[in-house]
Amino acid sequence: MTTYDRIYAIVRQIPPGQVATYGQVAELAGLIGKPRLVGYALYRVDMADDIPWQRVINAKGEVSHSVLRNGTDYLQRAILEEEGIEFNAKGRVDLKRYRWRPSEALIEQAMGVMGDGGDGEMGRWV
DNA sequence: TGAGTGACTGGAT
DNA sequence: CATCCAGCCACTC
Repeated sequence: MTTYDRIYAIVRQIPPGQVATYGQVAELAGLIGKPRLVGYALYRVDMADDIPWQRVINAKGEVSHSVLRNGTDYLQRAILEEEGIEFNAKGRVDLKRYRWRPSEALIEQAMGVMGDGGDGEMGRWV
């Protein structure tokens, strides 16, 4: 079980029509404070894999652009719109409306990975 | 093997 | 709001 495996496992659980932020995925993968790793992991993922990489966007609610992505950033927005997610005039999505709400079971599992006793702070994403 | 780099974030300004 | 900055760590020469 590698760091990337955990990241991919989380991303695969994001349902269609919803999005998660890099930081959110990082937390659930037991990588609090290391969202950059999520971005790096997604950069390496292949289009052919069954990983919904398009559902991961940055904390500002916009798709992160980079020349390294060779145009897949625009494709990402197109796919999300296909799933019913709306972008405003500034190219952002309303996170309050589309942000993925992980199940409690998943959160507890993440807590376990972190070796935490569980502080019951469930309200963070609600 | 060590320095550079990046699909990022949160807090300060 | 928008910017700037330091922290983070796997990966690549």
